Amino acid sequence: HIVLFLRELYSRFFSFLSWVFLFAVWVIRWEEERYTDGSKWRFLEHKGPVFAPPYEPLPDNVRFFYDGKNMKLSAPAEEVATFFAKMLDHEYTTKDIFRKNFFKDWRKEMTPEEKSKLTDLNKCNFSEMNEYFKAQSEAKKQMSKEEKQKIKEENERVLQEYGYCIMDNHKERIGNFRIEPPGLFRGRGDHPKMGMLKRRIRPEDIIINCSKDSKQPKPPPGTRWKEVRHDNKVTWLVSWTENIQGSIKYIMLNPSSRIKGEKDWQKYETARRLKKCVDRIRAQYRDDWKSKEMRIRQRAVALYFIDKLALRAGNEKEEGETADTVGCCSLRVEHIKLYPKIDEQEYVVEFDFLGKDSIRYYNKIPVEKRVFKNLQLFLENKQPEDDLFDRLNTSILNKHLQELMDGLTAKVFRTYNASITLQQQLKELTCPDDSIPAKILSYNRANRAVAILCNHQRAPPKTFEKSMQNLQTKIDEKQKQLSTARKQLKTAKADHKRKAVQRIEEQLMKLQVQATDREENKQIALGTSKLNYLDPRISVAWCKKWGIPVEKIYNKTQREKFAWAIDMAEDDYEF
DNA sequence: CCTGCGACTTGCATTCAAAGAC
DNA sequence: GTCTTTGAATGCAAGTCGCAGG
Repeated sequence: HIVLFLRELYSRFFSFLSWVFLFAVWVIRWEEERYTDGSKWRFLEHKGPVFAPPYEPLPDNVRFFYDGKNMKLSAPAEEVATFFAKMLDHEYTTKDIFRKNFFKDWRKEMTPEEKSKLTDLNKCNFSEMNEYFKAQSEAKKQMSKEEKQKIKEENERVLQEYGYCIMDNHKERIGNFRIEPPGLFRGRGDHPKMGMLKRRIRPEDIIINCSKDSKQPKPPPGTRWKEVRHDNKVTWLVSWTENIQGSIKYIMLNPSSRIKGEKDWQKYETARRLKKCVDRIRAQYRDDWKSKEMRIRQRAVALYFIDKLALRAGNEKEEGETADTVGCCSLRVEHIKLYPKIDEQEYVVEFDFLGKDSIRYYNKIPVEKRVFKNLQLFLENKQPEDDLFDRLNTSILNKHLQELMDGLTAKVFRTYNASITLQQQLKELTCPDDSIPAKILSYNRANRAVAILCNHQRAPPKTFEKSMQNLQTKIDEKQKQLSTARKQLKTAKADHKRKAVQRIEEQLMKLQVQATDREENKQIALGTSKLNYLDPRISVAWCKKWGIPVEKIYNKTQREKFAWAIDMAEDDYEF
């Protein structure tokens, strides 16, 4: 007995120790390691990027025709031609700007002879190339299991070698360790640069960032890096300058990494601080609607929109460099319409503009009389293309916000309003007696409310109608099944019959819930809000409170990204 | 102030792979 | 097993915001 007792004591002691240890690890991982000098790490080691595979010239039997005549292209010209040929089925290639930009850049890659011969894109026939690539992708699909397995293994090997780095004491997953391959730029919306050639990135374009005491990544044989630097004030491992906009691209860590997780946590903590003082800020901007200064009134009305409608800040953009899209501060007169009275409502503002990614924002909302009067004032003597808020920009607004609360910027309102909406909707929609699938439907509905607030849209999936139909047939079948099962139960009141009925009822309910969920989600994208705006601790707490496994709302990747929240949040967490 | 740049987050679409239907 | 469908992973464009330098 004594031996058993000691054993028990030992095991308790060790389980206690391991608990202490785990807790310490948790604290170290999420609480410690705030460098006070702005540095992001002390040690960083990685293998550098993976480059795009080199161009493989087309076989001779794949021909290109100009003006009906077969023509063998030089390798550089041929490569660019294949980019276009691959996109032939896409609507892009019919657009004037796309064709014009492509042709201009293509000609730069041609030999002098090619340049003098190929003067009209309309006379170019890429169809054999196009068919060749279609056949190739078809062949890829038809590959044997073994061949597919081999490719998979090779990918896994590359991932193991290049996909991880050491940052401080952790091995971390890298987000995007492959360099973007060359191709034709496809902007979103009406982009003036669509069709331009995105050039191939070489080692000589690459800046490596790592710590001095690390093993430096080696450039491919016979090449060298543009630069190797040791800047621990930034988080990126690799950077290069892209040729379309001249902007810098980075290789950074995966969202599951310490450095991203901490930043994410910080973001939600800032939003929670806003929660504490949002009433004061709202009172202030309402007061500012009456200011004698125009710039203050504009600032106050803009902030009201950002708060109420979750609009983005709206930085100025260089004209002609990008698609014409706007956010709050860059709204123009042409983007709003004022209705003193419409459909029984007073002081209605109609918004209609293209926002980020050229997604349309359309909304008609009644506003306070004072806001309405201010808007009328802002519109006076202006042309449609003039700025609505001519005395305001994001930098002015953010400076003001900074004075109202440390760390406050326009986007914090989006985070705050998204998260608080989720929390409040979950409270409102979750019925304690509901089954798990019904509760998850409620969760999705709460998530959907946020997505609608943030205007997160998607193109309805091409197969949407069909997949809805399929689901409906399943439901019909299940209903038939249920009625037969019920009949059988009536004739023979056996226990297993009763159970069968119950089981089928459950299945039917599950299907119906699924159908509702899918229908409501037709044009709404939940992913962005889930990943970027909703404090994951709200969701984790909700799961704990109602006994819902976290896996039901977060998949593996999401659980990795939100590991910090899954660790932290208890069932009583309040945003 | 204004402008441009740099770093980092956000966002939709496409591609890929696993699950489910046949 | 094979074909379809679906959800996850990836891709990369497009925002936000702070800061340096004139």
